[in-house]
Amino acid sequence: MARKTGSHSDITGPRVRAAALQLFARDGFAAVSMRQIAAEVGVQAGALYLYTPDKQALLFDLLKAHMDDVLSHWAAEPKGTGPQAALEAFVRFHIRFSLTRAEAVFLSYMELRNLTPEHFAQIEALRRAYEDQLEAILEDGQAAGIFAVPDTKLATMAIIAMLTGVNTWYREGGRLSRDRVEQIYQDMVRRAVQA
Amino acid sequence: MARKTGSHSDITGPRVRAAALQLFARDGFAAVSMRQIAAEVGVQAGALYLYTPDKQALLFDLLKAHMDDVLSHWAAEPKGTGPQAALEAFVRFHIRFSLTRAEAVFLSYMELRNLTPEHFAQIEALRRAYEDQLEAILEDGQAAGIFAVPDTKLATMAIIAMLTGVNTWYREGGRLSRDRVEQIYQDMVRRAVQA
DNA sequence: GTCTATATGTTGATAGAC
DNA sequence: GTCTATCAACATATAGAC
Repeated sequence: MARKTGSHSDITGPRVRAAALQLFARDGFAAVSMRQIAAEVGVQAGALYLYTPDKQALLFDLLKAHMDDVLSHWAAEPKGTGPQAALEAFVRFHIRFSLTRAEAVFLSYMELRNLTPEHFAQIEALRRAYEDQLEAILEDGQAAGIFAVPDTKLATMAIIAMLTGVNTWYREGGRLSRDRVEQIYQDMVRRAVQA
Repeated sequence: MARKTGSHSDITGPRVRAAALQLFARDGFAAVSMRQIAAEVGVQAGALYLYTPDKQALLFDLLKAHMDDVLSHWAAEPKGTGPQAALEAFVRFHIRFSLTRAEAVFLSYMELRNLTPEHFAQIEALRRAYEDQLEAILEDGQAAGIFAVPDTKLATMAIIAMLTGVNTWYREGGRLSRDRVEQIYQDMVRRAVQA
């Protein structure tokens, strides 16, 4: 428990990850050097290896942390009653969460190919678990006769792609408020799936 | 006009671009070396510089050619009569074209950040021109009272993101035929925008 | 048109001093 | 916990032979 005098390990570790996230998201994993990350943190390149075994593990940690983050926040999100309310909650949650974690979201679908097969499989499983959350809502609504979708898996992919797309163009202080954007997407999604 | 004996310039150039497209799409621009491209073509690394001034120009050429390709094919696509038919044509075209050019499509939104600002501006303008094609259809339908979208620009981005998303999961010979996928997406898009 | 050889710089990662 | 110094491998791009 005792904190060693002069030690920064409890603070430098998170700073390394924060710098890596920012740089990987901006320039791409392969284009960022360990020296760049170190410079951003304010240490020498060699010191980074106190916090990560290698560059690949650094990427994996970021993606893993993000997926855990998404899943735990969605689990804690209030979902109202019934499939209609749950779908609305999902749309709102996905847009809001994606916009507040823009870098991590971007990284999570841009850098999957730079993961080792083992790491990729882990991230992919978490991603599927998240998709399953939406698909379950669509299936419930379908069973209740509220929704009418020809294929719930396909509708799931379509909706998530549509929502995540917001990240590519939305800018704070732009023409539309985040709340208005959520509202409009909610409307489009509802109309696309309702019976 | 005369073709020099022993010359391969008219065939090696396209092969260089084809190899670059494939490798860039698979591993990412920054992760692919000129040596890898050369090996794929069957020449030495130095020989590549007979066909491109540098690696960056090679990327730009691929993205530029793809955008020109999209725009000219869409221009030649039969669109039927009225906004409803035009929207259906767009959905079908975008999915079919994206699936048959999967590597180029993938590259076109993954590697924008590796373009110089000047090259980026050119590609961005072409991309916007394509988006404007869909937006014009939505505006026509809106004016005719056939569609009811709160914001045509936003609906444009939503639809394109949704359609392009097909590329991330569709596999030839999978559960659904390409034709069936086009049909389902057409249905979802129609319901999302119709009055 | 393609090769070999090379200049020049950068990379990820490690060893050992402090 | 961080630094300096370093290694071996790899990068892009060019020069000049054939």
